[in-house]
Amino acid sequence: MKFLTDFINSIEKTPDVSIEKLLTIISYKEFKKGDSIAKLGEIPSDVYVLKSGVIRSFFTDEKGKEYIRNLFIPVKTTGALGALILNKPSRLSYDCLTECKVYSINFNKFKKLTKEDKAISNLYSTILEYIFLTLESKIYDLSVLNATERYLKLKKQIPDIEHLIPQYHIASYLNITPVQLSRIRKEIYSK
Amino acid sequence: MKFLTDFINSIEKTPDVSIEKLLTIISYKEFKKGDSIAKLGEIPSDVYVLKSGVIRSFFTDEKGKEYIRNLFIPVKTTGALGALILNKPSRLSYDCLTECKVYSINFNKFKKLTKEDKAISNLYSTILEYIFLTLESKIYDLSVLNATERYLKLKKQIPDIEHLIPQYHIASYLNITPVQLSRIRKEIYSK
DNA sequence: TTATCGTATTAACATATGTTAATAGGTTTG
DNA sequence: CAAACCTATTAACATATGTTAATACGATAA
Repeated sequence: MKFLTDFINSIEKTPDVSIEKLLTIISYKEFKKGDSIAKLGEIPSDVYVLKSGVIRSFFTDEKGKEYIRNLFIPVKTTGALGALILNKPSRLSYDCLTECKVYSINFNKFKKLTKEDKAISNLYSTILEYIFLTLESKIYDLSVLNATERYLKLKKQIPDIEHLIPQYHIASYLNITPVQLSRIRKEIYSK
Repeated sequence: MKFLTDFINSIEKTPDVSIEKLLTIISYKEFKKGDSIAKLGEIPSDVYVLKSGVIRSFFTDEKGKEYIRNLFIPVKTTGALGALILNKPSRLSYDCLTECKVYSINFNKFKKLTKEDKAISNLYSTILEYIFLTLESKIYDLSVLNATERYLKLKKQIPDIEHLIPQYHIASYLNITPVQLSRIRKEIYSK
């Protein structure tokens, strides 16, 4: 499993013996477009390493309106971490916007390994640090940037985003309506 | 140091021997209103446990406008964690809105302990998990709630917030102008 | 006490974005 | 091919919030 070993070591240099332990609880899976990897209201069991494809996470409000909170592209860890930590039903759904190839990890088994193995505990801390930095940046974007700036930033991060998913999903990720995204695109590309 | 021991154990039950190690790198400090515990553009060295007082973290944009990102009340960990993780100049400032009593922890020494001591590594993971949940909730608030709802939520979390800090700070935390907060308050309290 | 200063409110106007609905393209399906 | 469907665009209008400036209020200092 060179792919996984490399991914783990890119996060935090980890002894082979610890990686061996991790590999025993990791399995490969494929999902189709539209498949869900974690559902609203259900207690999730797994976290994932995304090898290929695009996954979105989203809230749903009382009216059924969806708010995409995050877009995941390879190589990233993904899954309903908040619900896994709390062992409660997830407030977010996660589903595949394209066909996805993932490695699936049982979170409880993983947490058990963190309690037993110092290197794995350190690995987990480092992953949480990365996630912290990502969320902090997301809060900055939502607080300080306007919708046009958020759109340009997304385009910079994922240049072919327009080909990967429909615009109404992009709009939701930017926390605006498709109508407003259309206006912004018109404004930008008319120049 | 019963206060600290209790605080640590409330996060994650930790062996006394590990707590002993932690206590060797922790020191008590007091700050005056307006003092800074981490400055924009400077590489920070410490994280803190807030024992009393109110601390705010904030961005500053090119025009010098401040965006309060978080308000910390006891008992919470605080400090420029993003900058500490990256060992880079902080994009956020942290300062005391009131007199503050804190415990100060050198982050590098703390990180060194996490590499050596499994229990401390687990403690760090658990702290990061809590922070993750807090930030995820903050993103939800910024995405899904309108300003009135964010205000009511803040009032619920910190009922005496109006007495602790001026309204223009509250407005900044809510990501609106003082003018808009005034409108919202008028609307709410006229009912 | 009066003057000063920081803060909050209010009004008037500007702007970004939301809502709804109509329309136009493109793709899929019968 | 035509029908049906999904998506994006556009227009018209509504709303939340920003900006600026004037005013009022409250605390502190002279």
